[in-house]
Amino acid sequence: MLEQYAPAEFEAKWRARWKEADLFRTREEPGRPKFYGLDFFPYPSGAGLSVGHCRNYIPSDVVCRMKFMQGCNVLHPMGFDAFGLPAENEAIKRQRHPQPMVEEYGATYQRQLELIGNGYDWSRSFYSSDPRYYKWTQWIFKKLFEKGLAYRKASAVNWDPVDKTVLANEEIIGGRAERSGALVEKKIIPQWYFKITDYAQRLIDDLDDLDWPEGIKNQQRNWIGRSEGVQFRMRVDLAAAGPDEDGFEIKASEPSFEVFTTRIDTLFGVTFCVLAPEHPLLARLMPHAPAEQQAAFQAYQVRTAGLSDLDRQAEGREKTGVHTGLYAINPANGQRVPIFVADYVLMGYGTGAIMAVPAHDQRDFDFAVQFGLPVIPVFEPEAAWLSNWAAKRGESPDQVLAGYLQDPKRFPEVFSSKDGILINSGEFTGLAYAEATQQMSAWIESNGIGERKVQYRLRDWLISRQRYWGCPIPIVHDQDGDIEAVSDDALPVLLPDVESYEPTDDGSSPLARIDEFVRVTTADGTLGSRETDTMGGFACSSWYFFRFCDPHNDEAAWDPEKATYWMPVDTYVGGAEHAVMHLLYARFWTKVLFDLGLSPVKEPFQRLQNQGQVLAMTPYRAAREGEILGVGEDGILISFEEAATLPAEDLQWRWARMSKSKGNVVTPDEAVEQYGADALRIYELFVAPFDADVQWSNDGMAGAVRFLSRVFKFIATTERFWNPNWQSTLAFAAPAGRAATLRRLTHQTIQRVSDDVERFAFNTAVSTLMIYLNNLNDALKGDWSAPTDEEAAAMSEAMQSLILLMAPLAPHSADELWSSLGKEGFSYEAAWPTFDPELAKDDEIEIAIQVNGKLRDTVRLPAQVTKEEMEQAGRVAPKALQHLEGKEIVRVIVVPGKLVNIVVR
RNA sequence: GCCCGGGUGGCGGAAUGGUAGACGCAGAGGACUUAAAAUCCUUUGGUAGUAAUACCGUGUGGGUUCGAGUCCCACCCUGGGCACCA
Repeated sequence: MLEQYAPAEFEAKWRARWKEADLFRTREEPGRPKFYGLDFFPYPSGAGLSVGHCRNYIPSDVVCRMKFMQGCNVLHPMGFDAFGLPAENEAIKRQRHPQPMVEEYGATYQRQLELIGNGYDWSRSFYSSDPRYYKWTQWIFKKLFEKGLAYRKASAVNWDPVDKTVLANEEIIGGRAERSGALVEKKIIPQWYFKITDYAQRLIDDLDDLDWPEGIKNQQRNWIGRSEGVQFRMRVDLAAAGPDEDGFEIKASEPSFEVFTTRIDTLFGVTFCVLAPEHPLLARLMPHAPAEQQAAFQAYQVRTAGLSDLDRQAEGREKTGVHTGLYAINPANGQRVPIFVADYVLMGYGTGAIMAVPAHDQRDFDFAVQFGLPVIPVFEPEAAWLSNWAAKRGESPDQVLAGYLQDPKRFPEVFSSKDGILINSGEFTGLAYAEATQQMSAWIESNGIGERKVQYRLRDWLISRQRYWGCPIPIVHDQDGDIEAVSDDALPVLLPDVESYEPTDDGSSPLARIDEFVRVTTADGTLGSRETDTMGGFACSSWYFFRFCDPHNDEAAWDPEKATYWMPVDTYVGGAEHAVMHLLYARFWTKVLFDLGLSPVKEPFQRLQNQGQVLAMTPYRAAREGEILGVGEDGILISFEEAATLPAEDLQWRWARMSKSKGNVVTPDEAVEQYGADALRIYELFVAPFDADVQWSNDGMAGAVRFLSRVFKFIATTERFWNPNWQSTLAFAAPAGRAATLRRLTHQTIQRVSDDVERFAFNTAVSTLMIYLNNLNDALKGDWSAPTDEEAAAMSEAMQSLILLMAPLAPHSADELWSSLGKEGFSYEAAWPTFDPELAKDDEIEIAIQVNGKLRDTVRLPAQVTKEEMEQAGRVAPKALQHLEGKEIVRVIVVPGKLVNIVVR
């Protein structure tokens, strides 16, 4: 047998045997619990996998392998998110058709995933761009359409001028497209949306029961952005606009607008109102404004319409706006307040209009200062705010308060805290925040002015894309402009096979140029035209986890019985960068499908784990004169070739995420070639906690090789003790002596490793195995020339346990060792070791003896020692005794099994 | 600005309020070797001391506790998310 880890000798052999035995085909045997372990749906990039990608694939494989050995039916599938911009852009670049291209890339992924020893059921694999798959994507789209959850609307959308398509809000970061980095422009195009906002509350509520990282749940909550407040009507006082020819008419029509506020308690502090420049009421209102203001407004509207989101944000602090010359009535006190138009109010949120309380809202305050508007405090600032200003101004808090009440504009950071009591608020003066909010909301409601309302930041999900490579939207437009869904028996609407599919600049889809595709007859036989937008890639990845339950079904998207069996995904593993988009969309679709009776679960992913990234040393250099660094950059990325030519002092080596563009990628092929697949697995599992970033190092890989070699060596040296029937030998023997020690080690290790893998604590699982091996080697140091049957059996138990506990982590090595002991079949098919708590128990424990909380001594005592015995041992422990000398013992704290703390004075 | 994470030896990292630094990497010394590599053994937080040992140590400053890396308060640094969201 092998005496060290020599991967070249055996790893490929075992992979071939697994494949031949179809070892990882999903089993659905009755009487076994199910386990569905899933990785995020990958787009197969042309660069193939890096060892960075393996950081999630390896651990999820480990969990699935252990679950199988523990007796579960395991579903561990892999498929490819093949539709979408990355594939299409790559295909355009390579002048290829995307379908064969993604299949080629997918095959590379499969080869690499097999190379690192992962056990997927490839018989269930699919590409989301396969008509047999996207037929059902279209079918689900229709379900949404029929429920009124998919609709078409013309609106200003985010246009990416590089990728030449629209983007969802989630795909934009700081005014730039997440993918292309292009500055996002505004364009008005009719678009398809999914009404995810209908599900906002449920998407928040159901997070509570999910076993997800809190950070991700929080990001989702923030993105949905629930806020509670009051929405009420503000009347426009047109009479005040001055004499008007048809003033009488207007008076009768009583125009008004709605505002939303989360701070109804500050209603008495309203000194002006602001409408968004796009507010529809302005068209009706402005004709009644003085001519001068009308002109100013029009100029302002033109100016703001031309601004991109980024411009609007980059403008930053400076508030802009115009007075309409019109006034509204504050319902609380009947006061007339001026109406402004300003772009700091967004049409897309709430009602597009606000009541402005400059005393207690920083934005309103800034605006009020800019435009010389009054500021009326309605909340008396509390001590902290006052003393902060007192310190700054060198005044007493009382002086600050007096000064503030007299002239709040002297204090440019507003008091926005909710701690304090109301002032200047009529009958509500003197109330605290909670009561004021309660009473004033009730007052608004009882007077029919408005009502309490919940507002969400979440917008509807923009699904259409003006690109070729996506799932066609199964809709037909008839000549009257009405829309109807394509009938089920006409699905799938096939993506036409074309030569040229490059995107257009005008916002129309490339499909619109293909007459054979567009021209179609509607249900009633008249001429119609197909919808030419395709769905964004996130549609395809919002249901693939259902398809894996029943991937080859031609009659239905999935058999409900199979979905009921496998769903939900028990453990879902992928990167935190999808915290909002994919995970939110998939949850939304699942809820819709649940409401339709098509999904057995409300939530698709019970447990979510995010892996850390793998970083590699990457060369940078300082920017030279004339070179401009991008936002957030402080060096210029250079190639490894260029780095070799530069003197050391010009180079900056930094840890950066492995990516093809940085040229710092280590491929699994290289790693496996040089160190072996199991070494790669052990290294990635051991090097850091699963969710932490990892700095790639060859030294670490060498360490993994060393560990595996020591395992081989251990099995080689203990081979002579091997008793395949160790279980029957041990069955009736009361453990004693060295056998008892060995068995205790073994059973403690089984417990820890099982627990660690379950907890995704793979680093400590590996560490536990290393400790186990060290302890076993220590145990071998005695005289083993003539072991008893029991000792040999205990050693055999240790050997078998070591191999099987290692099996999910280092499966090739486990199988090589397993067969070297004469075992048939695969370690994967052996039962996961279970531990006996009795055998795992220590018979002697180490007790810490502290004096005043400081460790002074340790003593070894029998495990079943009483508290009294522990205290006594502590009082006489020699090293502790020195610290008790001449002191009075006040108290003794005994923690059973742990420590004795003697408190002295 | 707001919301989440995270700050522990030379490095990656362990540690249900109970012996800080497990395990590994790197370093030092030794064995084997003609030599080296590989392997094995010993050792390694800091300061003082021949040593026993003592003191100091988990970003900073306070606090709670018999006892704090762990809990509370304030702050600093750092990574991520959101950001004129009324």
